[in-house]
Amino acid sequence: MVKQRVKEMLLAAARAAWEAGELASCNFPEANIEEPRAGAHGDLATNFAMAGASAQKMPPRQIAQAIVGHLADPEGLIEKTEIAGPGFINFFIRPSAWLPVLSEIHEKEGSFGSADLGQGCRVQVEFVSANPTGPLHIGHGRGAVVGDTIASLLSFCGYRVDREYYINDAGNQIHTLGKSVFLRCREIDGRSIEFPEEAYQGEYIYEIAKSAISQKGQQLLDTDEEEAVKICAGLAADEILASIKNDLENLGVLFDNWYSEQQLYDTGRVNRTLAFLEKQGLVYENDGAKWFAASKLGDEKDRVVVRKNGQTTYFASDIAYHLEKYERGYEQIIDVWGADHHGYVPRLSAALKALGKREEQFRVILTQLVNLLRKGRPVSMSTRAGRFVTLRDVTEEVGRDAARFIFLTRHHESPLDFDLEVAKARTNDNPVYYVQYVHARIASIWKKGAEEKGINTSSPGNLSLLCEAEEIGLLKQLARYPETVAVAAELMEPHRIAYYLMDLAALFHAYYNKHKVLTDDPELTKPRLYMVLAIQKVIGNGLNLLGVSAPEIM
RNA sequence: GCGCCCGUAGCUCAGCCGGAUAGAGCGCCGGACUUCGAAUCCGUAGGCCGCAGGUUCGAAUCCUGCCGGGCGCGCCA
Repeated sequence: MVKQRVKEMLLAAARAAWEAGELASCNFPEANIEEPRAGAHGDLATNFAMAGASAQKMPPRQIAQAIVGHLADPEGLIEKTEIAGPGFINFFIRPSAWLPVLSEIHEKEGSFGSADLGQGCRVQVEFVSANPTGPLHIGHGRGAVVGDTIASLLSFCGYRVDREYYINDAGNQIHTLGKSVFLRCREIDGRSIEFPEEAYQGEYIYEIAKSAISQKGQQLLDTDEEEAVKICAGLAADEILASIKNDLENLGVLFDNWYSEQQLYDTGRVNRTLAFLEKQGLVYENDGAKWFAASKLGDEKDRVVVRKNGQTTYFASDIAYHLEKYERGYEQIIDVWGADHHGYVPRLSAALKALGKREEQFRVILTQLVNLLRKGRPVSMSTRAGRFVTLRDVTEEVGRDAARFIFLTRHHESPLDFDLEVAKARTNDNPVYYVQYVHARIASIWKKGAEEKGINTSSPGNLSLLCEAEEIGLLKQLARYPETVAVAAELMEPHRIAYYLMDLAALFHAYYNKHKVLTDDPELTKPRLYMVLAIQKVIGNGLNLLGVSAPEIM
C-alpha cells in the first residue's frame, strides 16, 4: 500500500544518501510514517530526519535535504515533497496512487485487512465466567462483547483462538445458592423459614425452587438437609447456566469450551499444583493456614491458598486452572475481568510467574462498569431486593446489534453510560444504524444500478475518473483499514474498529449527499459503483468483526 | 492510608507505544428531500486537554507531585 511503499522509498533514499557520502551514519531510526492532521502538511509525513539527528550529528533539515535528494519513485506515487518545520519530510501523494486499494478490496473481500500477526500462535480468551448463581447483568454483557470481539480480532490476525467460560461450580457460593433454593422450597411448601441475608434474594430463586420440587417431588423436603441443599445446588447451577448460555447466544457470543472448576478438584489438579508450589518453597504455613508467597513475586502481600478449616481458596483452584490452560497448549492466555477484580491481577501474575510462565503469556483485560440509563436517568438497580434489569432484558429491548456496537464505542477501561432509549433511537445518537445504513444504502444503489444501468463489478471502468476530493478522502480511509485492524488487535482495543467504521460511514454519507453514484454517464458511473461497492465490503467486513450484522435493507 | 482506572467543547467521548493549527456525536442556532434510501447532509458558535513541575527540538500523549470522581485492598468468589 501507499504508506508501506513510501516507507520503503524513504529507507532506500537514506541508504543512497549514505552511500553518496551525504549522511554520516547508516544507523537509521525506525521510519515512522504518519498522516498529518493538517492537509497543508501533505498526505504523509515522517520525523525520520529529526529522529536521526543525533546519530548523524547533523541538523535535521540538512538530513531531510539529503534524503529527499535521493528519493527514487519509479511508480510515481509522490507528487512532491517538502521539508517543513523542524525537519519533517512531507509527502504529497498523487491522488490516483490511492486507487489500487479498490481492486485489493474486491479481490480479498472478507479477508481484506487481515494480517498474519499471530502466525498460528495458540491463544485462549477467557471471559464472562460469571458464577452460575444468578442472571447476567449489563456489566457481564460488556465483558462478553469485549472478550468475544478481541477473540475475533486475534483470530482475524492469524492467531488460533479459543473462547472459554470458567464455571465456578465449586465452593461457597454454590452452596449458598443451593441453600437459598432449598429454603424457598420449604417456604413454598408452607413451612416457616428464616432466609439469611447472604442468601440469594432474587425472584428467580423461587422459579428454580418450583422446578426443583416438580422434578424431585415432595421427598426433597424430607431428605437430610445437607443432601437436599446439594441437590438443589446442582439443579440451580444447571438451570442458571443454561439461561446464561442462552443470554450469551442472544448476544451472539459462543464459547468453544465451558470449563468446570469442580473438575479441577476431581482430577486432583488443585492439590498437585499446590504441592508443586510447596516444593518450590513458595507455600508456607502460618496461623493454621497455608500461604502462597505472592509478595516475593510482585504482589503486596502473601495470599492464603488453604484455609484454617482445610478448604482451599478460590485462588488455589484458579492457579491450577491457569496452569492447566498452558498444559492444554495455549501459548498466550487472556482473561477479561470486571475492573472490580483488578486487585486480583498481581496475585495471579505472581502465581503464574512461580509456575515459570513469562509475563507476556498472561494478559488481563479489565472492563469498567456500565451505568444503565433511560433517557439520561439512572435505572435503579437493587441487587439486595433482587430487582434489576438483566442482560436479557437489555438485549431484548435494544437488539443484539445495538447492544454490541454500543459496548464497543468506548475504550474498555472507560466507564460506559448505556442509555436504553439512545440504544433504540434511529438517529445519529446511535452509531449502529449510522454505520449499517451505509451498507443498506449501497445495497440499494447497487441494486438500482444493476437494474436500471446494467452495470456490475466486473467492469470497474476508468478508475482515474475518481478524482473528486471526497473520493480521494474515501480511498485514503479505505487504505487505513488494515492498519486499524492490526493496531486494534495488537492493543486488544476493539473500539478502534467501531470508530473507524463511524469515520468511514461519515465520509460516505457526505459523499453520497454531494455526488451522484448513478449518473447519466455510464463511464463515470462504473468506477463510482466499483468504489462504493468496495466501501460496502469494508463496512461489512468491519461489522462482521464486531459481531454486528450488515443488512441489505433496514 | 495503599493500589488500579478515569479527568479533553455545555453533555457523552475519541485521540495517549511523543509530532506541526486538539477531533466526533449530541445539544443550541440556521439551512438542504419533484433527483441513487432525510435512519442522511451542509453551515455557525463552543477549549488554561483537571492543576503544578520535569524530560524533549517538540507533551493532551512520557515522568513526579497534588486535586476531583470511580473501584479495589477477606482464611469471599
